[in-house]
This record gives sequence, C-alpha cells and structure tokens, in this order.
Amino acid sequence: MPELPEVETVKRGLERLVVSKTIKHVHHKADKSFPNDQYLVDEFMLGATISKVTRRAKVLLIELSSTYTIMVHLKMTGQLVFVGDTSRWGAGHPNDSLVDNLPDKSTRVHIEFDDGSILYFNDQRRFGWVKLLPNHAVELEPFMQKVGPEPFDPAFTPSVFIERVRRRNGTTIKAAILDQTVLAGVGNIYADESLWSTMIHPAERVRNISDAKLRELHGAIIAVMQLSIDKGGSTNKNYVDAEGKRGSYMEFANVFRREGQACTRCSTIIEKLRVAGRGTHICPHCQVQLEHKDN
DNA sequence: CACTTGACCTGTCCGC
DNA sequence: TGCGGACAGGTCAAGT
Repeated sequence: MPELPEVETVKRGLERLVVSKTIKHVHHKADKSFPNDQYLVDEFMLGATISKVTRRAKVLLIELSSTYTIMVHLKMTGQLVFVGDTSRWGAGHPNDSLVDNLPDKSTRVHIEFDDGSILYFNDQRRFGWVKLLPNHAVELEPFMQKVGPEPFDPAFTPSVFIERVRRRNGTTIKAAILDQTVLAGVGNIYADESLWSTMIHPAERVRNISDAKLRELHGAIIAVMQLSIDKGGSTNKNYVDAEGKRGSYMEFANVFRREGQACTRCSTIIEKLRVAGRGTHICPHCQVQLEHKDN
C-alpha cells in the first residue's frame, strides 16, 4: 500500500524528524530486510549524520554525511516510525502506544540516534528492505535505472505520458499505469481511483484508448495523488507516517475497497474484479469497455 | 520481445 | 472453535 503519496508523506515526516541527527547504533536482524555487510554498517552508518531525505518513485533515500545513502523500500507493509522526545507530543498522540510497543516482532531494523531517539523499520510481511549504498551507486541500482518519470515533475507532460503509456499498447490500461517504467509511483489504489475518475475501464487495452482520454488520465493521476498527499496518504491497513499517524485518503476514495457501495457519481453499486492480477474496483456504469459499448 | 503469472511473506478473514 | 485456503499488493523472476 505505500504508493507515491504514502512514501512522500513519510519522506516529509523524516525531513522534519531525523535530519541532522547522528547515528549511534544500528540494530538489525541478519536477513534480506537488511542485506548489508557489517563492516560497511560500522564504518559508514555509525557516527554519521543524516544530511538529507529524498524520494524517487516509492523508494526513500536517506543521505548520510559519510557519502553513503540508506535506501528504503516499504513494499506493502513496511513502516518507518520515529520515536523520541515524546514530551513535546503530549498525551493522546498516536505515537504514545508505539513508544510502549516498539520494537515489536515486525521490527526488522532500528536506528538509534545519539540523543536517544529511534527510527524503526517495521515490516510484517518482510517484502521491504533497508540497503546501505555509496551515494554514487544509488542511481546505478537496476530499479533506479529503469523507473519512469515522477508524476509531479513539470517535465512529465501529457505528451510524455501518452508516448510512454503507448509503449504498452498491447496490455490493459491498469497494467500499463502500474508499470513503474511507464511512470513512477502508481500502485493499486491510485490506479483504480484515477481510472474511475476518467471513466476508463481498467481492462481496456491501451491501444483502444484515445489520446484525449489518456490526456485526461494523466491529469487524474496527478490530481488523485496530490489529494492523497494532502490527506497524509491512504491507510488501508498497515500504513502509518513517520510519526505513527494514519492517513485519511481512504475517506475520499471513490472505488477502492468500496465494493457493494453506491458510486458517488451515479449510485450504481461498485464491483470488485481482477485485472492485471490485482483486486480491481470499478463502477460498472461509469466504466464500460469500449468494445462492449453500442457504437 | 511483449506480456502474464508466480514467488516472495505473514496476518487476517471467510466458510465449513 | 479450529482449520484450510484465499487474499492482500510492490517488484522481480520465470513462464508462455
């Protein structure tokens, strides 16, 4: 579930919470959640200061003063939660329970800073990872080499989107926009929401969709993700931000996880189907495949 | 090559 | 209540 808006929300939280902090200890389990040589951890993490936090696609990049970068992918159930200086939050802050409960059995890595605060990487399903790389090696990672443009980059114009999405003319539009090499950051939630918004059936072949419609979709992807960032992302199940807070975008979702409920546009009951191997939510009245329409 | 499906994991939910 | 199986979904590997 962490898609672009969720990762962006975590990134903004970390910018506020951990930049300029110095790493004192790194606790980790020796598994693929943390595939790093111990001597590199000792040499380039311990004593290093966090200089900058950025995001590319769904990947978080935590730059250190040591010329190394901590690369984090949350995949489905990953969380990066900062705990420290609880006094300034006050009673009732969502972080309170986390202070008491972390680390827990989902904690794969935790980074302790010299002021006693701690950044936890939790991941129930262990698909996510935390990798330490020299700065120059980040862009050489295979994923970073092939990932498509950032949706909020001004260079990502409608024509750029159309040109890239048409490289996947033979597949369904949902598979095409989920493809991270077409554009960065779209996952299952925002794919369904942007397709509902533009009244495109997720199983429609890209080649059947007009440029005008793809132009609309370009705008909808950006709009939907911007709204979600404004709402702190979507908490479907596991996702929380860097302070342990849930996002509220799901309250604004029109189809995702709303099967059985009325479409907000036409009151038809939302259905769930399977497209591109994913659970997919549509309004069967608003989103009709072109070959099934009369004329 | 283009595209689809399965694997990676574990917790949760549903039906019997 | 217990138990098996389906499901969740980001990305890569394997299969068609």
